[in-house]
Formats: sequence, C-alpha cells, structure tokens
Amino acid sequence: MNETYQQESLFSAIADIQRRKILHLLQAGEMSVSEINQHFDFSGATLSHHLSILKKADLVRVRRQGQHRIYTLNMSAVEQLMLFMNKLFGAKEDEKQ
Amino acid sequence: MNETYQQESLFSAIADIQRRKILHLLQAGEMSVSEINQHFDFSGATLSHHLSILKKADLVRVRRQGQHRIYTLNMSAVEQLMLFMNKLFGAKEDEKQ
DNA sequence: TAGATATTTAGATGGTAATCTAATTATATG
DNA sequence: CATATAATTAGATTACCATCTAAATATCTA
Repeated sequence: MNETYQQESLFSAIADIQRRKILHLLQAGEMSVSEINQHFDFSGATLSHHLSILKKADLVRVRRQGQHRIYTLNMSAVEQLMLFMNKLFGAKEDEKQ
Repeated sequence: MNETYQQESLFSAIADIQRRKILHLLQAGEMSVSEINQHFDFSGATLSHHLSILKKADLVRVRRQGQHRIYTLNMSAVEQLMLFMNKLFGAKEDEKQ
C-alpha cells in the first residue's frame, strides 16, 4: 500500500476542520468565495489559502463568473478518497470489490 | 454538522502517513510494538508517540503480554469514521441511511 | 537480585501550517 | 476612465507537530 502524492494531499486537505466545514458547505451546492466566507470568522486571505489546498487535492473545482469564483465539490475525488480509506482499513466497502 | 472532539481526533490521527501505515499494518492482525517497529525507520520513542495519538483517537487498543504491548485495530472507531465521512460529503453510504 | 529487553515519558529542535495585514490582480460599472 | 468589489498573493508571525536522544518504568530471566 504505497500512497500516491494525490492521496497524501487528500488526507492533508481533510485534516483541517475549517476545510472540512468548507467541503460540507459545498455539499449543499456550489458557492462563491464571498458566500462561503459568510460562514467563517477568519480573513478572506485565509479562506483563499484553504481553498487553494482543497483545489490542489482536487476536492473542489472552480469556475469564473464575472468578479466571482464559483467553487463546487468534486465528488469523484471524494469517492477516490473513500475507496482508499476502505483499502487502508480493509473494510468491506459493500462488496463492490 | 458540529464535530465532536472525538471526530477531530480521528481526523488528526489519520492525517499522518506513518500513522496510516501503522493502521494498515494492524489491519492484517495484532502486533507488538517491536514488531510494528520493524516496518519503520524512526526511533521507538517516535513510534510510541504515534501509537499514543492513535490510542487517544481510540483507533487502536492495547493489552499487555509480559514485556510486550499488543496493539489491535479498533474497527468500531474505523466504522464511526467512515460514517462521519459519509455525512460530511453527503455520500450515499450504500443506502443504509 | 542484577542485568537484559520492551516500551513510554521528558525535554529539545527543526519544520510546517494556519492565520493576519497589506499589496496586487482582475472584473464590473457609473 | 476611475472607482468599487472580488479574490488571490506576499510576507510575517505564531503555534503546533514529527522526530530525536536520554532517562524512566516495567517485566523477564539467569
């Protein structure tokens, strides 16, 4: 079980509670940066930093819309993460493999 | 979705690649500290440190056997973690909920 | 009981990560 | 075009974390 860089970046990405909150927010639907920011106390720069880490892990995708950037949750990265977790722990993972 | 201290400690525990390797090793069966240590380069003190973090997260359990301490993977904590991940990402989690 | 082995604890160090303010880039609009 | 708004980037600071060596604790055995 050698981990790829991609897997490592996934685990680092979800290690922070603020980033997990961001991911959970996006689960309900896409959001602009300022909309996301309404749910947090920290500065916009800090949010930008967290978003860049989530982007690098490919957990979120961005598109531009005027002045705004719209972030969406990338479910295929989420699925990849869950698959890897199942392998890691040797879980059954509903008999699919 | 407010996280408990327990959940926070689970995510911190799996954030480190060495601890993920330990968990994966234990997935094959219980092991003493020195057996685990054969798979790593770092010092026994460092291993002990990692094991204590896994213990605090309740991902592993320990019992004494003479001079040895035998570590086992606690699958119910693993399951709890997977359930929480599913909630976090809004995944289907094989229709159980 | 003395010494060997197994493991943990204490304390120190270097590196990384989260956060901040200020500056920069990009876009929209009067 | 000038200014306002949205978001990122740069640079600094602080806190935390992985690791180390040395010391302590616990158990076994000669």
